[in-house]
Amino acid sequence: MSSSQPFIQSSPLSVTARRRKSKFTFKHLVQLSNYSTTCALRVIAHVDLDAFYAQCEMVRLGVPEDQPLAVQQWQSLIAINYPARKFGLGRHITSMEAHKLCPELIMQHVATWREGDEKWAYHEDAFKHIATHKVSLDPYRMESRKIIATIKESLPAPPMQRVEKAGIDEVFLDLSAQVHSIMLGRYPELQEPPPYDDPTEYLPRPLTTVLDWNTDALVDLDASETEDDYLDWDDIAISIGSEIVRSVRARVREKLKYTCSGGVARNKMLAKLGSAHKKPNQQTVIRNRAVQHFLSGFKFTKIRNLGGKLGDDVVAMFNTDTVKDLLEQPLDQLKRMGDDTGSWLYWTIRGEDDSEVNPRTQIKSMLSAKSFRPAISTFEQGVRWIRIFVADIFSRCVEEGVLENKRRPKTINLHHRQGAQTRSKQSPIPQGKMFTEAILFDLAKNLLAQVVVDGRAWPCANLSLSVGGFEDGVANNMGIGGFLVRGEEAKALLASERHAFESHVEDKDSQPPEKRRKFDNGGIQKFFLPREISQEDSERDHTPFQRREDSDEPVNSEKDNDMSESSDPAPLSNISKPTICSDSPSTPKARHLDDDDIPPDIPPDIPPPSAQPLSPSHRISHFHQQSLNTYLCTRCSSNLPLAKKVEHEDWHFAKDLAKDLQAEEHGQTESARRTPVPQKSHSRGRGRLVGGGSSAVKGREKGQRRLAFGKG
DNA sequence: TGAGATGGC
DNA sequence: CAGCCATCTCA
Repeated sequence: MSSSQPFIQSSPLSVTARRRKSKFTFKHLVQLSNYSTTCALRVIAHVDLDAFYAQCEMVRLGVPEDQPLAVQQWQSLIAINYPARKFGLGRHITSMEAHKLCPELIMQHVATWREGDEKWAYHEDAFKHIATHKVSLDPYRMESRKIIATIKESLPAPPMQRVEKAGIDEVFLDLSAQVHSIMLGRYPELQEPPPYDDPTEYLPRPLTTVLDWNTDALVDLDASETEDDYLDWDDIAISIGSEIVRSVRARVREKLKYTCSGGVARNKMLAKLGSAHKKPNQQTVIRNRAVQHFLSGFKFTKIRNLGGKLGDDVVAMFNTDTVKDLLEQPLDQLKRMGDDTGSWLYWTIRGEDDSEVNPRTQIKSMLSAKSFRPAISTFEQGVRWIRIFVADIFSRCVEEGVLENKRRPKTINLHHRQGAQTRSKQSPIPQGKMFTEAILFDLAKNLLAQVVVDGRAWPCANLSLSVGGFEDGVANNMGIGGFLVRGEEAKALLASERHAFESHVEDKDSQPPEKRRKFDNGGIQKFFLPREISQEDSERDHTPFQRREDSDEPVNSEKDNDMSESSDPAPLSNISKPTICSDSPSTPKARHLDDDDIPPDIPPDIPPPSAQPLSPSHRISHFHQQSLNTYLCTRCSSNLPLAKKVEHEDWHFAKDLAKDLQAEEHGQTESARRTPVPQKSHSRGRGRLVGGGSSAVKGREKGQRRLAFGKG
């Protein structure tokens, strides 16, 4: 791509030099190297893929770059590439309208899941199957993963690389440490110790009078600045940052054929505005001396966190939507929005944002959802969609490598919407058991039953299933305990491995490979990876899950083309409605589970290390017969006949009660032990947005936002 | 922890 | 829009 010609021309004889010293000190230089969020030399980049979904399809289909293309989801277009935008195609356009404006437009429908399939696929005329399919964004997630990997490859190893995945098609990069290192190489004078060893001493001025900004879109300077004003180290730093971003983008382009846009500035807010400023395939640099001019030309509703309700409230309060006008409001006026929000706003429109780049590229939760048109109206319909959600989520867990990583979700959550009413239920995922699709299904089905029980649930317009509580990296709160529940296994783990395990805080993929391989094959993995999804198996058979076997059932005998009007996957026979009340007389029992074999205090069903995997046929019957007719206790992980549910829960209740009474005798009730620690925000500097909930809005004045601040 | 909500893409 | 993902608050 772009030639890497030297972009800085040194001029040793800077005849125009006025100041002998830089504005910046040796301390700033140190801050630059350690990612201080308040560092005046900080360099942050935002990289944003151009019309991402559309590019994915262009790459996948191998269509020419100038071919207009849009990505279709049912009747609407969710991504439109730049060639197509020349025809006036914008957001909120239907496929019909688009075709009229641009007859040669390729409209590629997203991939979809169909019940019983072991994988999503690109189906012919998928838009006709809105009633029976659910969309899959997996192809885009996978491309996103490749792109992030490529970006990481083109940067130094961590910790000098800091990459935050901010969305499926965007990342933030904190380039500070890398820029620091490059600066010291190019300007050896910066390596000298400060005079008198005083870090507050000012740096020498750079002996550079011209920066070659290459093809970067430089935004105009503030009125108070002039083009021939002297360069300082912030200019140097940011131009090095720009050069890094250019090389990152070039690498993504060469290797994966994707174009993206970039923004380089002193913080995330500005970098993000920058990347959106000139698209596609360009990058924008906002020098510190250009910030005020750049920003005051914007509507503040374009600024991150001001695009929604908060922005609307500000507009309503101050009767303007421009940064320029809002700059005239003094701090105490802005504080009419709330103290914290006002301060945050005050500094934000002045270009200040000390939010950090969170070195995280792995997701913390995943969700599978579907809106029903028309609404669905029976429990059985709900269960069938849940089967699809579970298949989707489980396969994504595997694709993500969560099992290999020892990352597994802790909670499962089901959301339900009926008109304006939304309800949700969640429960923990038993950590003592293997993580299997069957367990997920059990839990999800139970959650749906709970939602149905309290409150009328039908007709239901939307269902979604999510799993969450994934920790970043292996250690964190999960540590060993999340997986090792018995002493034997804990001992089996070498001390050295345990150390690496626990100290592993960042992403798996940002770690040096040697450190990682230890977990990949050694230690605890073999005890907890179900045999059917171990690496050998997944190489041999790409669909080792119950899914395939499911479709042996009469369930899917009527395969395709269920074009019924209802939002319903293919009919599923043989499902007995699991009632949440165990006293239902119609509740069948699991065949090979004898009630008397299961005492109320059954221990968690943990496979011993040497346990042989169930035979495939055993697995099938296990899944099918237990899944609908049994109850999986989230307290003790035991799988019980549904008829035992109430009895079992009573037993837990009694046991808890006994424990509480015992504790009370020692002056320690459950509630007394809980010392309420006020959730202090750990923001520093001028503060950052930490809120998102609505309940707090009600608590305060309408429209206020929760912002947390350190010292002003 | 569970439930409800917001913001942003 | 629909289908995501992240984060926060309050009990």
